[in-house]
Amino acid sequence: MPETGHPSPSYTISQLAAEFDVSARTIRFYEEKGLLAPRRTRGNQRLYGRRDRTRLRLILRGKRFGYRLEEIAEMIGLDEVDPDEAAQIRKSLAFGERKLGEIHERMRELKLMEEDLRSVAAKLRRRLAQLEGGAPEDA
Amino acid sequence: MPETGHPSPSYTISQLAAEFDVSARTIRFYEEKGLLAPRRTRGNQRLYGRRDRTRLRLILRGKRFGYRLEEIAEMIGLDEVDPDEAAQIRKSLAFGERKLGEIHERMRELKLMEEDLRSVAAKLRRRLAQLEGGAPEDA
DNA sequence: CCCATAATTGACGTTAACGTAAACGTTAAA
DNA sequence: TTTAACGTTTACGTTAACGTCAATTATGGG
Repeated sequence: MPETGHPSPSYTISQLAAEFDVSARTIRFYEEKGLLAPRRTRGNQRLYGRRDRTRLRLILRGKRFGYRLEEIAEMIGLDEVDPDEAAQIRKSLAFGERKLGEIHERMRELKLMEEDLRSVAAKLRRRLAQLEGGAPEDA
Repeated sequence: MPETGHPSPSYTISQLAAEFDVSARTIRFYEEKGLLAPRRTRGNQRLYGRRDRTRLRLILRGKRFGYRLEEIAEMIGLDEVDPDEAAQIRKSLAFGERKLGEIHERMRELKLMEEDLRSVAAKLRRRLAQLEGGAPEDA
């Protein structure tokens, strides 16, 4: 069995909290909801490894797209699946397909939002030019 | 003064609700929060026009990206701005720039999520092939 | 060993975004 | 004109996602 040589870095809760700019409470809350499962020190303090950190990143990323924690849990495959059950795997694959569809839809929508913002900005700039040109403040 | 010829279509609350698959309560709620301002019939019932409908679409789009209603209000420029105040317009423009930045960041993240989903799916498919090939059920 | 930080659990509080129910007015079709 | 379906306001309820104590324990440097 090959040794990796990398003992997997570990983080305290406040280190992770600082890195991702969330509160420690938030991170504990995600654990309550079954989204994280860090190891503990003998003193019972949470110890987060590389996987936990990655997972937290995914959670926060999902949140930024308006997914609820419950959905996020599904997306990272935490409902997991007796590995014996091929049917379950097929179900997960179907789920993934749907999510991919949603993602593409989101991409389209982002482009629309971008256009919207640009046109609003253009309108504002015209208004601004008008104000500055037409009525030059009191300079 | 030119007539458009298009009298602007109008919708009842339940028509909009059905079209966008939200409840009427939700639409009224958006109005409470100052995000919509439909006209009324003489009977005091809400009557939504083209603009209202567009705005609702924008609101729901924003929501799908995890923006709160308050932020959405800003984004569609509802904090508006004494049209006399060039400074306010500049502020709005700066706000728009930030939002555009966020949108680009979101696009990057969407691509990352897509990759994540694809790699999870690939893993599942390998597992599935293994299950089906290695232990062919009981067929 | 001591003390300042940092962490833990538990409990209750808060906020956004609606849901739900009641009591009543409006509309449109028969 | 009646009446079923639709809409209105008011008010209270609910849920997700944390915030905020408080009381207790762990950790690490001097």
